[in-house]
Amino acid sequence: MNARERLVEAAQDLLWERGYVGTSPRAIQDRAGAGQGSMYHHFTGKADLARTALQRTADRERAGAEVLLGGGGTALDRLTGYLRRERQVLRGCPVGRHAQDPDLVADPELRAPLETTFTWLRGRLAEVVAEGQQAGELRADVDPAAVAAALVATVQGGYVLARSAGRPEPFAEATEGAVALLAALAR
Amino acid sequence: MNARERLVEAAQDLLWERGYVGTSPRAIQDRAGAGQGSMYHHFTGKADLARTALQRTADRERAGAEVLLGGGGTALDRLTGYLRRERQVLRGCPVGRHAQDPDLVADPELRAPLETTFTWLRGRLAEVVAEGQQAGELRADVDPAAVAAALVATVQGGYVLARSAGRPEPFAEATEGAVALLAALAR
DNA sequence: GTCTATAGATTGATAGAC
DNA sequence: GTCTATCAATCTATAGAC
Repeated sequence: MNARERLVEAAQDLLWERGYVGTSPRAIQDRAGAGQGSMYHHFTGKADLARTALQRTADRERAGAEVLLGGGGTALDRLTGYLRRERQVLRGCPVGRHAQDPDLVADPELRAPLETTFTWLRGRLAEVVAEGQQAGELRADVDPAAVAAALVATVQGGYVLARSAGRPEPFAEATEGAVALLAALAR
Repeated sequence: MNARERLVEAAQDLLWERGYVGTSPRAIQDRAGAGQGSMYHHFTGKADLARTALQRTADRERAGAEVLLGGGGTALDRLTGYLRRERQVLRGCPVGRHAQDPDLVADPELRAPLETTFTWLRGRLAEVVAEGQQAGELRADVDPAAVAAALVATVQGGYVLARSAGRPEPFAEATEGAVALLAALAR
């Protein structure tokens, strides 16, 4: 693998683990086995490399979610599948974790992967909720977009609860609560 | 106000805005109008001051939530009130925002205010859900603790969605979705 | 209790050889 | 394309005067 590629992957790992402020160019170079000159040859600086890495992480997450949401099963099955999907809970969400970083959200180019990912995800889940309503699986008197936003937020907030507790259980408790609430929409 | 107090309040502000890694002792001193010597006289270092500030922020949030949850109204009213409570959405949650900081969660003393706050909050909301079930307002066939975790997570995740979007609306959409799901438990 | 001076390490970036 | 050397600024903390 070439140096550029190693730099992007090292940046993806470190951004997930340490965030944008917590990740130094030096640390990325060390993990990638590349020198200063190499990094500044391929990228204009830290922000440029971070943007590339973040975009790639966002694309990966989106593709992974689409496999679930566009797969087989009833709408309720797919929504439940999204909530119960296996995740590395204590590592946090590789996309959503950056929402708290003031420098990252202040830069439109760095925030773009976050905005795109969650706008798409909310819209995609809303489609599935609407499908469920049309199929008569779910009550039709709720706003699909609002329910979708609540489900995405439950997952993102689940990471917050688990990391705050230092253990993964609160994440599962939150998503199971969402599954139960969703089931009430089906009765 | 004395220097110690000014340092704690300056640290509370900066930790909320910039997080732990993003806040330097120097920046706290500047905002507090205190010198290096003053800060290191009252606190052993950055972590000690941050712990004090974070604990105070957590106590304030808990007291604010208890006013709502222990107030009047039906259980459903109080749960809805928690979800719809006015918040400074784009600033993020002053407690939950720290869950993504690897240095903070790695230090048990710094993580303690987060763990305590959310453990209490989940438990307190679970009590209200259980009250609602006993009063016949809410269906009794769901786990109160799971529903409570889902509601807290919706709020925490709502911050993530709003900050990722650069606008507050996704927060309100998520909490309204949770309100709608909760209403389905009442029918 | 508060100040200034100082310290060693790290940050993010540039220069220039090869 | 990659390396080493260097840079000014900042980080967190300590020392010691007052």
